[in-house]
Amino acid sequence: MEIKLKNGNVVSVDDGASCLDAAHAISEGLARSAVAAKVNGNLCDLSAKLNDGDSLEIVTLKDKEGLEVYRHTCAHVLAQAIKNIYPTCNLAIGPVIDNGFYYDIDFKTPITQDDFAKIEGEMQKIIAANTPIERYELPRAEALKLMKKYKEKYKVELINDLPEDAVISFYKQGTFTDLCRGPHLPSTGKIKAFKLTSLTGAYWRGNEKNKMLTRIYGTAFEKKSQLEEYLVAAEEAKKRDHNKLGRDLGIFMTSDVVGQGLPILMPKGAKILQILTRFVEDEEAKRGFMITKTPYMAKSDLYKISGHWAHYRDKMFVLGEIDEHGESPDGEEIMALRPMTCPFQYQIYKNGLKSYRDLPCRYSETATLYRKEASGEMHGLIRVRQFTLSDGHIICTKEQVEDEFKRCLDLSYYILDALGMRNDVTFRFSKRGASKSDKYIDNDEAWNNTEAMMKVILDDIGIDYVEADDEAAFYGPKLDVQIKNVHGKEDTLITIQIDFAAGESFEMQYIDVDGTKQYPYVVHRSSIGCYERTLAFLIEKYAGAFPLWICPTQVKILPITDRTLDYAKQVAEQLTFKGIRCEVDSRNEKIGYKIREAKLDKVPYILVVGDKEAEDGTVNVNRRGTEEKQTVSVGEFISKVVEEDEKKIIF
RNA sequence: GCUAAUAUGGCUCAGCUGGUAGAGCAGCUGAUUCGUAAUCAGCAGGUCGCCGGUUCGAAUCCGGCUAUUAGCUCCA
Repeated sequence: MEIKLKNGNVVSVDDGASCLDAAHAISEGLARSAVAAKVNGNLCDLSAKLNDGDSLEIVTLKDKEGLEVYRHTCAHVLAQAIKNIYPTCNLAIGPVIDNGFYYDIDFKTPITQDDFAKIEGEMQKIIAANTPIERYELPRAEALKLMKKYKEKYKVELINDLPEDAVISFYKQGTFTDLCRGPHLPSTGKIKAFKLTSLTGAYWRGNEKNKMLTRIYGTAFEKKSQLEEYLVAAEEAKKRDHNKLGRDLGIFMTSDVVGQGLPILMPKGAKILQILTRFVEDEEAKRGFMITKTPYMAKSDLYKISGHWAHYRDKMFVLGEIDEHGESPDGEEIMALRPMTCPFQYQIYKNGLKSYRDLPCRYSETATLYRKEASGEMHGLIRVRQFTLSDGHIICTKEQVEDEFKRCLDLSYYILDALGMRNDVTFRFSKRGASKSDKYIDNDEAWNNTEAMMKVILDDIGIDYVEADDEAAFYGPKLDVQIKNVHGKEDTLITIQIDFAAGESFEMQYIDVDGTKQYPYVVHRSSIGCYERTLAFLIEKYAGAFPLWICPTQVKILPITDRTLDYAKQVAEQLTFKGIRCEVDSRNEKIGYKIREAKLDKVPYILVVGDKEAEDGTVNVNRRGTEEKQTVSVGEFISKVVEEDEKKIIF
């Protein structure tokens, strides 16, 4: 029979041949490196039988899918090793993830990372035995019987939840059998380099009401050298971790007595935030936003109107005693710190009758917000309990939503460009989708309309986005601008949201052309996101070597001896007068010592001033990242830095 | 909140099986006044995260709390 290949060639094989047979027919080298196959586009085992006319693609470790098959098999080897050592444990699931795999296991007695060596040793034995891996399918009843025999209660649950028509397949390697869709490597001996990396807890089926299982993370690579490289790269990434670097650089700190999720911005960090805030507020003003300054707290009455009291109360810092219904037991006034700015800005809109001529009404605020995140969720500057959001709300007609939405995105693009982060973000269209969770406002029609409306806008803009169900805000869908930290974990940097409910629930109205009262739409948006979080990503992106316009210290002036200290101070005064942020290192140290420190500080410009410079009115300039030194007049240096600062040049 | 781990001078780390702490860097002082990534010498600095327990005696063992980290859940 004849099998079609991806490159258009045709290969002849015997009837009943497998994918591996076909690979042998193509070339011995390919057969050796084969790990799986794609038959008519479907990923399958090498042992899968071919039919005449099938199209075939041999998958190797060079392919993403190939590496996933390899890692998935490694997860099975892990499961087998664990079953060998801890026969009473129950297996849950063991999928492939971005950089490796994990397996969730219910141990009867807890294990620790110290047990990894033993488990890895057992895995090594399984690999050395090079046991063939065989696939077989069972009807549902027999599949259940088999898993019940092995006392694998989680697998029983998984099988029960499979759809009626699902093919239930198993993979057997020696004495070990696991429920699995596959595909897998043909034998365990193909695995060359693996390592167990961490041990954590994870809820069964991701639901916090379920039992917490033990999750073992691991990774595997084609070659030992690649594994080593990966581990070294992971170590390197940790050095960029804002949570470490930000503290080392004196940008922020935390204090046990202040509390969790309450980072303290030190002078350098505060300076950066001031620079960013001024930039953002000025840019927003240019784009028609009116700045507001609203209270940090309000009575529960406000949050009852906004829906926060019903949907968000457990995440708020409430001042005063309340019962389970959110009411004061003795009728006292209940205040709460604000988790959002929206309802406050709506009050401004409502102050006075609005005409269609007043729309769009754009309010922005650098808003400090408070959210009572669960204790285990805090992380450096990325996830905190008090933060400052570049918040804003546009109240507009339905017809204006599209244009306003695009303008918001344009502003965020402009800011991301200035930060040099435009290429580091991805977009997520966060919908309610099919979710019927009661965390969302109950209005199917409005949800469907608004989600459809946002999709039209996004497609029209032509941005590349992924759709995500059950990720919406409680009042409407969002476009989330996502970014990954050094550990590969994704977070939302910026968000733009369409709200169909606020107009009516807050009774915000406008008088339309025809004299009728109408409810407006609201676009919730952030321009730079939350300043603390954005700062965290800036630290990680630049490893502390910020673009000049963001640097708390842009220039360090180093006198060679005390003789030129006065001249250094004079230069500093001139720079400061022109708005350049500079420092003089007046310590009695050798120039090499001062240079070293200034370089470790990642200051964009180092100016060395000695007798020569003092005499000529010049400075000797070294720019960060280069070894070049150039002597220029003070005036020339100032113009250069001022220009670079204004243009927000990234280098 | 849940699972696991961690907590020693500003930082990085020693401190074996319980006998109340040490180093390097940073800091300070003195000498040195030096031309592009660490000058030399000296000094000072810690009730070992907090509270309690066991013990003749706790940084070390046990418990509680606080904070931090990796995840889960959640989320800007």
